[in-house]
Amino acid sequence: MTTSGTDLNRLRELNSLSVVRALRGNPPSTVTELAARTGLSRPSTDVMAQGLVADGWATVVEPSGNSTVGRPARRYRFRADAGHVLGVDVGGHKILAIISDLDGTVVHSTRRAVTLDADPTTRLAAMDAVIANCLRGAGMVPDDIWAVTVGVTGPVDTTGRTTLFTPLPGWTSVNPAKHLGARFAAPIVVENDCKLAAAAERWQGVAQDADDIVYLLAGMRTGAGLIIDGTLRRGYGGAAGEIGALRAVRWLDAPSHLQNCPGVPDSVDADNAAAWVFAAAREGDRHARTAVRRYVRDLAVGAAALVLTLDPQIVVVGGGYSRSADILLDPLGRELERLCLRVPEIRASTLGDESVALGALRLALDEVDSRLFGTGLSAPLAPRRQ
Amino acid sequence: MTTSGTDLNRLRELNSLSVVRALRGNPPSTVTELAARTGLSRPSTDVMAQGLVADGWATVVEPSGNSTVGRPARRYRFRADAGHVLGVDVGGHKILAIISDLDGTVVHSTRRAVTLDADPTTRLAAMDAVIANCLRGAGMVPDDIWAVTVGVTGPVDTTGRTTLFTPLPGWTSVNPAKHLGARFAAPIVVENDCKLAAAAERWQGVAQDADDIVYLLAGMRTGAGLIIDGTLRRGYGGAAGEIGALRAVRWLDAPSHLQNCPGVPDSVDADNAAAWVFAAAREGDRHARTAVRRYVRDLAVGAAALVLTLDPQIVVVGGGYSRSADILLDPLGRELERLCLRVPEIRASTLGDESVALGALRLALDEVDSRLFGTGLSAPLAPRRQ
DNA sequence: TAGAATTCGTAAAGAGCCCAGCGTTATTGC
DNA sequence: GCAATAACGCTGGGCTCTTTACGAATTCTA
Repeated sequence: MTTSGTDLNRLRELNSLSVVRALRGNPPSTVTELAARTGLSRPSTDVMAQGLVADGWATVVEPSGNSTVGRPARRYRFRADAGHVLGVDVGGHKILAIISDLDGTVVHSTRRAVTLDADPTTRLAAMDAVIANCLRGAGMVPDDIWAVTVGVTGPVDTTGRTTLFTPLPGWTSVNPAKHLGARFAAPIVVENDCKLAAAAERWQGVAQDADDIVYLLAGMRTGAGLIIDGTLRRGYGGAAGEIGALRAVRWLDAPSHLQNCPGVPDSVDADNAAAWVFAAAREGDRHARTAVRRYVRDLAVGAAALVLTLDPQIVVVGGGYSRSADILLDPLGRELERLCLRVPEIRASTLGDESVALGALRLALDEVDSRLFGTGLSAPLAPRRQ
Repeated sequence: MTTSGTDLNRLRELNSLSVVRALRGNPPSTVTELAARTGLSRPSTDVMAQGLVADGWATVVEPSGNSTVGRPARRYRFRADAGHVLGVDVGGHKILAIISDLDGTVVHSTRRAVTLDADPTTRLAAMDAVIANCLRGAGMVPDDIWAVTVGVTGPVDTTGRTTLFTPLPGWTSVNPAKHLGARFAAPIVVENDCKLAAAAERWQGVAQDADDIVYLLAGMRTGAGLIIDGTLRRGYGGAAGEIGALRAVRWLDAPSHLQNCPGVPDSVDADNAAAWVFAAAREGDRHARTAVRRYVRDLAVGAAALVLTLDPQIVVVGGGYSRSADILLDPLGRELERLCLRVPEIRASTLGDESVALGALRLALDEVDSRLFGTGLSAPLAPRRQ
């Protein structure tokens, strides 16, 4: 254990990164503003900022017209477009790729429908096509991408595969990271979709103010993702949050209460049955209300286990059914009230079906950040694996 | 958000703390050794070490006889006895206080039996007496103590009370921190006993190599403590790990399988019934084996919920029944195999009934450390609350 | 329209810290 | 007693940050 001793070079590096932090996520800033944010003196801050410009991390914005009294200040802007990251959601029914810059601003996104029963080769080919289209749409080549994260269904083990379980046929033997490794030199991370959705909710969704979050995927599949102390938790084997595997927690069959609800017209296909049931329940339909009640009861058992285990600040309900949060949240709260010691606040996701891909972006950005703030920053260049 | 800018003072402080880290937990070290550990140059390291001696954090050990070739080196030793911390376990049947130095070396410990149904006043008086005796035995006064942690049964809320639930009669209205605040000026933390036991296992017990740990209290009460990513998790409201509150998890009644096992002789009192049953089960007694099987089955349901939620590396079984781990662990493993996706390693605690008090010590030491490494170190002085 | 006020940019001086290097000192081995 | 070894202690050099001061650019005000 080498207890990192710090010399002057490192000090300068730390302060440079400090200026980067003060620059990022803010509008173009004057040296005085940066100095206030970093706590450094104005001359030092200016030296750092000029160094960042020289390295390509920042640009100078010359004073504009709208000025107050005094000499107009030069402004520095973080070059969020110095690098980009790619987030991919390989779902059962769709594949969605999003490219963003280093600020997380979306540059381009591409999606494509796939069938749930598509074989792995087809699905991988579709993924490749979506990624290629997204790159083309953003006017980029693979080497412009600094980090890639792929969201898949099922728990992801340390090798990046879903060997334990996944609803996608034949997918357990697929290694998406290895597959993409042929095209991308950047680091590639594969992660479970529920976990990514949880990360997205904390980043841009309804849980930005919380550090302890249970995310519930309520849709044709049921799952969970956990954020504890502000960090996405994978578990030792990547299987954290898989409470649905407990037979007493009937998450596997929970959606069938909605899918098989009596009274659904033949004209409504399987994908829309749940939506029809929620609508009917709103109208007061007896069967629909019973189906919703049973669904919520099953959902709540697993949710209660998660809540009792972690005692989170917030439970976020996402997934396809969260569009009907208006008739889901109250009964869910009542069930948790019955089952738990302390009931956390329950909120409905608003990110829609992009949450997994957004979470993938967030993880890719985290990867970039950890390299930046870990090893120090030279000129902006796409990092390479190993 | 002030992005901490770093100036030279802070640099020196960081390096000084770096030397402290290199000094602590090691035998008296030469400057060359410290320089290697910290990565600093030898002259700088020496300056830091002499500064620590001047402040009272370290002492010089003059060269002894057993030397190798070359000029014998002066050695610096961390003054672990510069301060002390106090850990208290206020249990149902006993109260145990331990005082240790800053290295965690136990200086003195005192214990005293109490009855489960003792009223709060009696229990608090017993606690005061045990603490007073422990201080006297260590030759100290309250102001010598730098931090106090008290372990209690039941989930501890943010005010340091067990308002939600506790098996100790009348204890929900007690505020141990406030009570001790009259005597101690140092920071006082109150924490749940299972959580403290978990911390102890990672510190000095069987889980020193793991960062993700589920601790199971298996005894006359059943409970759990969680360590995730190396940190004890309290949950937003301090109720993490309270999976036993789920009625489907029959932790409350699980021990009764053992207590009420048919065939226990009248000569065996309630406290020893379980031990008798375990012994009988080892001998092959039919009723006893059934009782153990039922107990393990109930224990496993809650354990499985925790394991599926967190996917830990290790499950540690502690509490009074862990003395019979030889016939508990295998069936528990089989049950988890049946219920879980991935079964973690299961180990039996070896810390005995001191685990809660040891965990309390660990938390108190953490408190001291966070002040030390957070605010920087001046002369060693007992910190005061606020 | 000219000067005051304000704020920014930049240079120089000052202080602190770390490191490399070198001579000195204390011990062992021959 | 002398070489070899390893630690001690001092000095100079280089780097970084801060403070201070002064010139520059713009707005405000009389």
